Amino acid sequence: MSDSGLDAVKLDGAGPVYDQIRRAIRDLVLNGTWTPGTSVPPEHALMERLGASRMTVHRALVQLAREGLITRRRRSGTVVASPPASHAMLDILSIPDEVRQLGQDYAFEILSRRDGKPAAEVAALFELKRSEPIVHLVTRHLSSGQPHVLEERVIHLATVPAAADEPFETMPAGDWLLQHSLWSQAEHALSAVAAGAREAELLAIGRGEPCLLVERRTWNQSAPVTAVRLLYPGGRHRFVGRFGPYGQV
Amino acid sequence: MSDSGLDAVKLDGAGPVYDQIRRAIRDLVLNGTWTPGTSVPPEHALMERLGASRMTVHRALVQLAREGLITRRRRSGTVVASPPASHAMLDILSIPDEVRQLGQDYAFEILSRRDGKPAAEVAALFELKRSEPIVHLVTRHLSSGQPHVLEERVIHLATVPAAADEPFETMPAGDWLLQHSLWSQAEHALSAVAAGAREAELLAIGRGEPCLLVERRTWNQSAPVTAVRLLYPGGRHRFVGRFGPYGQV
DNA sequence: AAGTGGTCTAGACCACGTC
DNA sequence: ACGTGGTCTAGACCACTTT
Repeated sequence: MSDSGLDAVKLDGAGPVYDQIRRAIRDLVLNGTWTPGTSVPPEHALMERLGASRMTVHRALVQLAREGLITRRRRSGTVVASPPASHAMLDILSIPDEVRQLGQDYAFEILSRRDGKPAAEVAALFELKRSEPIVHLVTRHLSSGQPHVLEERVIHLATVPAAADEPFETMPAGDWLLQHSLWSQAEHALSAVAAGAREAELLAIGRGEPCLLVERRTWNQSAPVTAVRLLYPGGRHRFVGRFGPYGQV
Repeated sequence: MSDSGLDAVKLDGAGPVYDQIRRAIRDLVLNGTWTPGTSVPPEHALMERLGASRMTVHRALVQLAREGLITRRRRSGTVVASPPASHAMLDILSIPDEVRQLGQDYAFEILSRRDGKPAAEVAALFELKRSEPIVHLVTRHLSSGQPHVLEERVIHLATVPAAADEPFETMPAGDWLLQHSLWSQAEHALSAVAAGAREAELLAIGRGEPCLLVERRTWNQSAPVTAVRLLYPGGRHRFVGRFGPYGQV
């Protein structure tokens, strides 16, 4: 390579040039070739390399910046952005951050961990194949010593092999995954459920009390990354989002 | 006026020209001057009228199209779009549509209606001023005869005066508002609550059973339009959304 | 001072859909 | 055929930030 990854940008000839450029760079970010903090070549370099005018290159970069994949500043240039720690609408939120934003102390404890092929009830709960190796974790998050949310999670080892060697002692699995894996798509479901006996005990609430159940599954380019069920005591938690009729505000 | 509303487009001199054009047209749509279906002048007309280059006008229109406020097609031109009937992430969804999508018959009944200044408990629940005239409605939505969701709503008469004369017999208030009012911003909150005695009876569930409470407040240009509390029996309802780390998919 | 992105122009050609 | 939007160019000047 002659320079900082310029050669990695390759167009596929399909569709408008600005969109080819956008997709080429987006793919370099999503497949991990350009990690967060990596400098993106300046417009004039891309322009020469790709034989496009500056406006066309600019258009691609502006769109990527709007999508949040890159950050642009005059003089200092364009860099690959860090994935957002929280999602404006509904979490993909770091639970430590969530607790600390409420002004409370954060702590967590891993209640159980099992690696390997999932037990039948875990496979059913998360719609897994029995043969698929995973890490299965149950974590309790604490807010100033009080139970905040109960987390049950599976991590797909085929997609995130490094999870097998990670003890998850310094940070909960969700935060570790934000730093050590990529995701391109997520699905959320929200529902209200009554706390079961064990859940009630772990959350220090009464059995049958309403809880908000957040289920999230995450993929990177169609490979499953993780799936998590978060059980919040209903009386104490609300999820708030703001947007306009045509999208987020 | 000499032509189809061209004269209504006025720039304010603040910031980039493309953004002035975007805001000028956006405001004409949001304040109802240009209603859905209205033709937006073609690029060359705006270009002459505003003394900007076609690229600059184009840039403003492309952004408005991306935001969903206008629809553009070659040859036939640009028209003001109809507001989306549902929001991809979390409702602003027509409840009749929601029920019918599940393959069920839809019906609704208005359990109570009161016009005028709010009672103390209503004002408290929706954070209203006691002096503000509203319509207060309690509606039960039915799915094939079974209770589907309980809705309690206030409509701000200062913003939507026509609501005073509307009996809401042919369609529920939410759908009527989608057709007869504009909104530019909404706030949602989700939580899990236990059904109270009266709520449980109206929803045909047990008292204390978990319910998903969706609270939504809607504004148009900072004027409050409506606020609604939707109580869904928890066991039967989930809200699902899909998106990527950088926005909706 | 210099390098980066932000905006804007005046033109060109093309693609598409309606007439 | 024609009018619309979609893309693209080659250049220009400006604004900001770091050196």
